[in-house]
Amino acid sequence: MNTHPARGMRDFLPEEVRRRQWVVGVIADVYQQYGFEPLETPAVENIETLLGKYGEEGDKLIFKILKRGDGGQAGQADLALRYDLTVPLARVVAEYHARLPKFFKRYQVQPVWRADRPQKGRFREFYQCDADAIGSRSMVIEAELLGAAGDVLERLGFADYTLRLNHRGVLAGLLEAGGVSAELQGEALVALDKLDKIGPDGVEAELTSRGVPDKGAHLLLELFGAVTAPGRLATPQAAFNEDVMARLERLVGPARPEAVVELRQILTLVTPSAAGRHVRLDPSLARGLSYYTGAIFEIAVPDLAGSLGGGGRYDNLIGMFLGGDVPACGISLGLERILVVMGEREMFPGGLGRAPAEVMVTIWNLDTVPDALSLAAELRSAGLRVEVYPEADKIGRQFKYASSRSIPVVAVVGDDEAAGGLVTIKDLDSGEQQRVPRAEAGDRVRAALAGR
RNA sequence: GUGAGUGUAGCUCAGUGGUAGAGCUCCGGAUUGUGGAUCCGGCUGUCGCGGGUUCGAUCCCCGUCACUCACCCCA
Repeated sequence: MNTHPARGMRDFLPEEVRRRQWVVGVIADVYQQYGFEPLETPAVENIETLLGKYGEEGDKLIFKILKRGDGGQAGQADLALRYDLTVPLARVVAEYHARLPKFFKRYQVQPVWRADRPQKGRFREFYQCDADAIGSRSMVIEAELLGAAGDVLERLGFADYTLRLNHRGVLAGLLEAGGVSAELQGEALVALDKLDKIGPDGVEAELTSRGVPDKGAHLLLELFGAVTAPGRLATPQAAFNEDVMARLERLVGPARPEAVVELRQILTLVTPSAAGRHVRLDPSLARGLSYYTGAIFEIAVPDLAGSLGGGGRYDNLIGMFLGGDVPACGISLGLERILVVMGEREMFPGGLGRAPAEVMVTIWNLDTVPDALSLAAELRSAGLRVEVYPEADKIGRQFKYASSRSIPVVAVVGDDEAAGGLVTIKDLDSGEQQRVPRAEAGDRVRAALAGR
């Protein structure tokens, strides 16, 4: 019998659960500091809710749930596991818009599922940590979302992250300037997105193979080459952004004034936050999901090919459920991506490896089991985390177990102690032990713990 | 969906066309009221699965499955 979890799925043993909970706690705390409220939605959605929202690639990766009976055998599905947290949010907003505040700001930390092939930092079940704001077209939203993401990363201990920033309107303007026809723009974006990975020559080859005319490909690379020239990493962030901004205003400003203005606003508004030092304009950032309409962002660290998170503005998505245009913008942090990098860099604080209990009560013999349990209850009342050794093994074995579990203190009530109303408290680190009246046991344990 | 690499004890991994190995873990003892360190002893395997070649396959060949990595795309 194969006991591995299903492909791309994972079990989390206690140590790992503690790490995950710690990171999730930091994220939720920061989101709340920015005024986001919690939301949860079902793992399963009606399949038509999801289809057609993510683009062709996305649709293929949706985990479908087959119908019961003959329909299922024919491969029909009417339900699917959610692919992200953004589309379910759009559904929720459409369903409850009358009850929700004018500016609905929600955060959501739940698993999503993708029928992808697993890889480093990529799983078929993974947690997204999203924050989204519905109802405002102001770039205050973008700046606050970038600010929150920056705060999260700072608090987790990242110093070398980049918040890549671009705008779908700017991309469209660039493509028009490059003479790329409307039907080829999607192809061109996929190629341009690889600029930092395969370089200008690679992109040119890719553009050509995707049918973009040589002339257009050349022009595009000229535009992009200017903003991705060697040495750009050494340029101070603000100066770099100013340089890119100036080029965009000249090249794209006339055709797409709003997009360029929005980018400049975001840069200005994000300046006071920690994120301000990490935002970098990147005209080659495209992002694959089809629902983005305005600003787009992606969080990058040098030691991971994929991103730690991403997001952007999607002013048309909610309208697909509700009709009309409801402005919306959000960001998503990938929990396991963050954990993979933090694990490799050993960034977790020491306190996470804590023992399952502060004190272990031994069992002297079968007759004293009730007494051991009462002692445990007394210690718990004193506010301690207490484990009771479950069997009347040799006392040495019980000590060995406590030691192997890193439990720092052991309490023993043997025949001698019971006769005098005493408890032996032993500090396993120092090896010191002391017999004390039972009423003082809790204080004695605390004293031992305090010495650590 | 495409490509590559790896599958041997609970874990990490050696190994050879001729009866299966080490370290760690685990269990017992030295120690019948005291753990870590040390010493002594002990358990553990369909060599991923199926087929082929061979007198004989864990080893060579084919297939298959699983895992890992890369591509695509993404968090």
